[in-house]
Amino acid sequence: MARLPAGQRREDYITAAVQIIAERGVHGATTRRIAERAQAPLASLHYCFHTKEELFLAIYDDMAASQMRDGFHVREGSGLGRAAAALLRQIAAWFATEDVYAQAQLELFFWVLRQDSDLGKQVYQVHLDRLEGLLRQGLRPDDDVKLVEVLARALASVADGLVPQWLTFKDPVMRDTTVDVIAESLERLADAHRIPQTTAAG
Amino acid sequence: MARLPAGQRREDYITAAVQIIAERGVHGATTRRIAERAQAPLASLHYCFHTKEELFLAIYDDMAASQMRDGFHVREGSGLGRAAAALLRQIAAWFATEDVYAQAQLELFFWVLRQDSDLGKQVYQVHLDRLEGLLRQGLRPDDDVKLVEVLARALASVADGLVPQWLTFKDPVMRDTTVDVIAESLERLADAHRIPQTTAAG
Amino acid sequence: MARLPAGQRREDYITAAVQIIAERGVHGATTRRIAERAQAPLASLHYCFHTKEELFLAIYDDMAASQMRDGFHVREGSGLGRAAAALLRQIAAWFATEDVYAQAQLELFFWVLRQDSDLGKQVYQVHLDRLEGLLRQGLRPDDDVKLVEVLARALASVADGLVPQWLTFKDPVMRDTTVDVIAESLERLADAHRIPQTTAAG
Amino acid sequence: MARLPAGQRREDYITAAVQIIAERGVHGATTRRIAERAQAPLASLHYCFHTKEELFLAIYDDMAASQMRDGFHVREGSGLGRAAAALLRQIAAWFATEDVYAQAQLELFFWVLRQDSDLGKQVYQVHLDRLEGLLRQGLRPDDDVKLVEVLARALASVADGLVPQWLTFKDPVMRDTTVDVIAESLERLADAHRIPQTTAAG
DNA sequence: CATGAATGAGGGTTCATTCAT
DNA sequence: AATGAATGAACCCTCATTCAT
Repeated sequence: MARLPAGQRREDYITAAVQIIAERGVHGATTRRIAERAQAPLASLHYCFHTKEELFLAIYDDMAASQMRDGFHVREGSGLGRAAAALLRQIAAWFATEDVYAQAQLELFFWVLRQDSDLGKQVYQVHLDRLEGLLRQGLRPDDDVKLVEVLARALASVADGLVPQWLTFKDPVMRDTTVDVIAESLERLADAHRIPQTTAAG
Repeated sequence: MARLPAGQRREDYITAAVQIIAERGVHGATTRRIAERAQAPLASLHYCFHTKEELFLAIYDDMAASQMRDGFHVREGSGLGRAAAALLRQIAAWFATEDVYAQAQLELFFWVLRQDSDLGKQVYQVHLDRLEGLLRQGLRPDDDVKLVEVLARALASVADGLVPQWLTFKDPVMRDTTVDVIAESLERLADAHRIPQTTAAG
Repeated sequence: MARLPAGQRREDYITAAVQIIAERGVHGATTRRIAERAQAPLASLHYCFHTKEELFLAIYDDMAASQMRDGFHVREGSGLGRAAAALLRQIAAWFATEDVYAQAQLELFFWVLRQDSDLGKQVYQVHLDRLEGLLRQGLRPDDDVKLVEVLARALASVADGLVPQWLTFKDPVMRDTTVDVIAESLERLADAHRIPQTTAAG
Repeated sequence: MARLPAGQRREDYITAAVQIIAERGVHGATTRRIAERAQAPLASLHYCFHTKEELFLAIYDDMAASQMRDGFHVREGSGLGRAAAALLRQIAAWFATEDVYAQAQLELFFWVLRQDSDLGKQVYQVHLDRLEGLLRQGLRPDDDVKLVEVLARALASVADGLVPQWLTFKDPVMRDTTVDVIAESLERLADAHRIPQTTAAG
């Protein structure tokens, strides 16, 4: 087995772990299977991560980085409602292509929550902050700023909830119609909460 | 340990299994721990269910029955939007009190999906049908019937997605505001899709 | 592999463990090797003893029982010195035939001492008490009773110290001469501490 | 980690190994722990000694040198019995201050014996020769020279046997009384074996 | 029928060692 | 020559399951 530097190996293990978790669940994600999938030695896994727990935790750092790359975006000043709707559609599209990843993420999150509930909070909060930031980019003057935080939470929830449904039916039409109805709902809500602007003219 | 007929034991094992899964995840739900929690012999577990897999699958039959009992309800003719909003609030309230159960359900669902994706579909569909039925009770003449199915799916998604958020922060205010914003969104959507009725008078 | 009751297995494991410890030291006494030597399943070892530590500790109970059987003895009223000398010779003879056992016992004792120093004290004290009891049987009226306890400790020390020497040279002459000189020494000491008895006659 | 020549490292590893063996037994003396204690690279350990076995064997060379330094001594012409008694007391005193070292030595000796029984003999014999030499210094004209060898063996045994007792109870009074009784015994023996000298006058 | 007792297979981890520089 | 990095083999233990009664 070729001797490879730990830096390179780390990513292989993480990728392999995500795959295995998606395929067989956290339960079925054994170190041996992960190593085998990564085509790397079992001992090196512990050299890179020391502990299986550490590997699983490391996946989150990787996810954070990769999500930055995935580049969800919001058009500046498109309006809060539109921004929320657009984001939801982007997230849903990402799920469709990376469903394996999405499932692993959700299962792992439950695992993290049980290992260290504080870390769970932290991880979730990072996610929320990111969504908030994106939503804020879409703000228009007459949008209700107080909605941003709640909408971020709503988006996070809705997104998580889409995962099981998509994984179950793998039906694009079903997914799109579900997403559309929620997207439209959020958009309408935001629009309804517009704050009437006093015009300069008298 | 009292010798009991297998029939009576089954429920004890199922109850114990749900508890253990909730506490320690599917990963930590070992037959030994389940048997211990059920205060029943380990061998009898295999006598009742033959396999651990079978036990886990059996939980779903039990859940179906118990959810019927949980009695979510919709006021007749309250309107589709109101019905959806009301249902979401009921589900969220149920989560708050039975969060352990809800987490177990979601984790187990991923497990089922991997064991037998067809069963996963079936289980999810039963869930959707139930939600549809409830929504239909709220229908008013001017509601758009075509919305019922999608709304059911939206509800199912949103509900699943609330579980991780609630389990993470266990913050009632956070939960309520998130729920409120989604509930209001769905209500607005349904209202917006009202079909203008031609009155009989002319 | 034939299914055998745990009771029988326990002794097999203990016997095997003692052999392996003697052959390869506490370090080399792995559960696999012990199970293999016992011609019994590895899992059953943990069924019988739960832990390797427990197995090692169990050896002491077995030793206590077997030493009772080995029946060191002291002739009543033979005199304290003679008793000590006789005991030392018996112990030395036992070492010669059961040297494997003796070495294992000593190595294990160091192990016990590190695991649980209180248990170490207890184990050693039991040993001392047994030697004291035997010495006391040999007491004659003019023996110094205060010597019994110290002599027991001296005997215990000397006996332990004979093990490495015997194991190293396995030379019966060497052993016997070493034993003789110590035996005679102790005998002389006890004799020298005789308490002059006042005779009835005047 | 500073790059040091192998020659200098050797002693650090040996010192560290002895410490670790004393603290955790031969079993717990892993190369990693030894290297860590020596504050030296793990790979260098194998560069210096090639094998863990070689390191352990090297300890004996070091011990031989260090024991010479410990400087047990016997007053010239003090008499064989006195010399034996004095030596025993010195050895016991050394144990008390260096008990950790003494335990390591004894455990390691068993280990050596298993690896290479011839080396074990050699090591023990060196020890005996040294004791003999010391005893011989105490000889008086009327001492029985034939006793020297056997007394050396008795001393070696007794000394080894004191180690477990001291480590178990760490009770100075206990140790001193045990030592005293043995010391006195040996002294009495030697005295009893004095050879009556024919005086020149007649 | 129901269960205490027993086990093959596999779990995560750590070991002494070797490679590559 | 000396060492950070990497690994095959083996560690102890627990798993779901089956046997024997």
